Amino acid sequence: MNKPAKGQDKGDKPGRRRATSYDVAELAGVSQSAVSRVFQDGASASKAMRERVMAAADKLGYRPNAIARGLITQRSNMVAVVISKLTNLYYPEVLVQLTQRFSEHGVRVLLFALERESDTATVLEQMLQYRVDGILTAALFTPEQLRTIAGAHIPVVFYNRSSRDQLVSSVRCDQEEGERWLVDELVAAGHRSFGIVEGPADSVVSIERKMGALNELAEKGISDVTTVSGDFGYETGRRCFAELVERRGSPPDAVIAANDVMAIGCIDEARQACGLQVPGDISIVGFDGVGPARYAAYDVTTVRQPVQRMTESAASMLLERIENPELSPEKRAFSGIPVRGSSARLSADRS
Amino acid sequence: MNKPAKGQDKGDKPGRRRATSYDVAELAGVSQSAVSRVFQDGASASKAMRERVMAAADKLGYRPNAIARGLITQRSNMVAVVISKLTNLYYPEVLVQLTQRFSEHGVRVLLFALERESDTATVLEQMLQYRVDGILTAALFTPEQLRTIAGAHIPVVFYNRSSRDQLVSSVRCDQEEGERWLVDELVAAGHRSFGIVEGPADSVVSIERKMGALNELAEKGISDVTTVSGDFGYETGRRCFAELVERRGSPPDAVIAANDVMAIGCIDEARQACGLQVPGDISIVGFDGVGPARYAAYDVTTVRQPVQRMTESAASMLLERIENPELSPEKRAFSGIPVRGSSARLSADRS
DNA sequence: CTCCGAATTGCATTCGGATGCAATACTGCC
DNA sequence: GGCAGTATTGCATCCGAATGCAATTCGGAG
Repeated sequence: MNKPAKGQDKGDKPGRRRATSYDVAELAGVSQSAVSRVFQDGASASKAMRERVMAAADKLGYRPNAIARGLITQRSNMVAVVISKLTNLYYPEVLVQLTQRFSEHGVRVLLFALERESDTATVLEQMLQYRVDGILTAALFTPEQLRTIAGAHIPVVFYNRSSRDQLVSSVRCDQEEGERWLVDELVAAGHRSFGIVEGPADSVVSIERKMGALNELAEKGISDVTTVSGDFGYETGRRCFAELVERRGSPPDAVIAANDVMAIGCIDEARQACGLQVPGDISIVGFDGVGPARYAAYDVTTVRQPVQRMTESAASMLLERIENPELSPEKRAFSGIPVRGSSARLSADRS
Repeated sequence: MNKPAKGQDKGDKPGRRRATSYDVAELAGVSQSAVSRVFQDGASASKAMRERVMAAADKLGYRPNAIARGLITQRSNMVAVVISKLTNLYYPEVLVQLTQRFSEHGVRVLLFALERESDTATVLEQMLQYRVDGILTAALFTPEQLRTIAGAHIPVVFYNRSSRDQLVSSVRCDQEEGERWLVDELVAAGHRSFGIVEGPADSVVSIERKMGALNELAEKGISDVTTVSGDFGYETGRRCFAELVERRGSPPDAVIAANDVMAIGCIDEARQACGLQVPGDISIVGFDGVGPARYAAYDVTTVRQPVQRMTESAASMLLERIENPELSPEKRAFSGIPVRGSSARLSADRS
């Protein structure tokens, strides 16, 4: 027992099972309840008790079983975070930040990654089985699924997906507003013909961005607009630009891409295949403000999402609703941060 | 209590609690054991039984409680996935793929994101409390922590972190081999003076890459090598290149960066600040094979990690060890895939 | 030294599903 | 129709911690 055979049992009982609160109780000569109380926050326990129990506990390498605790307290202290395919370079950052926020509040993250944004059914089943305390999702659920979730009294917060019609909480970046800024700048710079490269058809974000741009263009009285659609990826961005040129016969004055990655694809295609100067011959703008958008070769003019504030907001909204289930749904929209890169010739100044 | 106030209970009992197997049993007029069996795979239950139970189950919206199940079966069906700060663009892909692999096998992912790679202590505590069935980590643990994990009989697989000395399983990309290829190509192309831009000092991957490059350079009899260190980020890449030039007085023939993102930083700095042609005046190579490395403006010569195969391998290694705890540790190293971009002038052909 | 209220501690029960064992219901076969 | 053999089903118990309630201890005041 105390002869280090291979050096890998320093404090562990040679026995199989992990130590339980009963084991600790026995060793410390107290009741199981006492052990349980020592490992809680607001529980009453004398200093002496605390010490005896702690001593026994770490002699046995005891750790409270979160599973058992979850069963009795009806709180798993886990939230589900749902992401769909991250073709969008921008999610990883979000994911890490969210995880850290939750972690700070003693909440664990159960991660679900969807192949397609429509694979929500099985994922929902899993979340429910694991009795997550809340759901933070970057994928949409059907109204029926939402009803199921509501029936289980699980708070949900949508991330950059607002079901306009549904009564749910959400945190999002105001896509329309951002697009309006982009359009205004481009128009002010004298551009009159536009190309719009939209993202995947099933992406709400993409649709919002497209509509935002189209509406603002219409408002500015600009009708020379060609739209092509892609999937948020680089290669597609290139193909979209080529298609744009082909369909129009010549490049437009400016291209508004659904995100930065596609904008970069457009820039490359414009330069390589069409021999255009960007900026100069054409202005190309994106959305998101991801890392590569800042690379010198592109320096994309874009609208950066305030990721930090958004994740903080999302996490706290969810946590609040876990604590207080009666809170009514709330939608928060954050303004994106305009980034004047060099991929577009913008008006000098007029914030 | 049973007058649908707002119309949001369509099949749900108006009561508070979620349905349990007892509720289902009662409604179906059978025993709780029967319900339990119907919801298992290899359990024996007659067709009639199955139907009655299922009918009752979905009338009540019953879902087995994974927490309770985990308590009795001693299997949480959750694995912990630990990632550290993802300044590396390459992780997100890994994360999603891993999650999907596990998901296919009915295993959930509990995500832990470290601020610094050294914050493993609290994270470890959490993992143990949640009784995860296995750990897949991209961060290192101390020998003592590993002993604790081993004591709890939890299998661990390291991802791109091999503790050479420790007896643990790991999946990695052979960094040295990749660097050797890069060096060979550069030398064959006639380059004789080198700059090495390494990553963060606490990154095993970075160290392996640097050593791989240095060893091969030494073997080739090349001694004109300057090393500067950064942190895997773009901005740092730029600063590193500047520092390199400053320290040497002039740019080297070639730069070997610790990863693609830094290589891109170097390329931008070389072009913008030094007015160099890349390739032409200087060759710059990276590692990883991330998306931006393929962007036309950079087209980085690099070694691509076979992410798909690596994640599959890692997931199955871990799952196997969960099923069969007696399996001995295993280290798998995958060869990277050489990618001849245009950021370096390489020899024509000699695979 | 005694008594009262507050703080500790222990007892017993609970959470929801899994499973060994015994009882019962079928199946096929002679 | 009867019987052995197998497939179903139910009973009782268990997993590990939390907690209401009662018993006990402790502290301080009079």
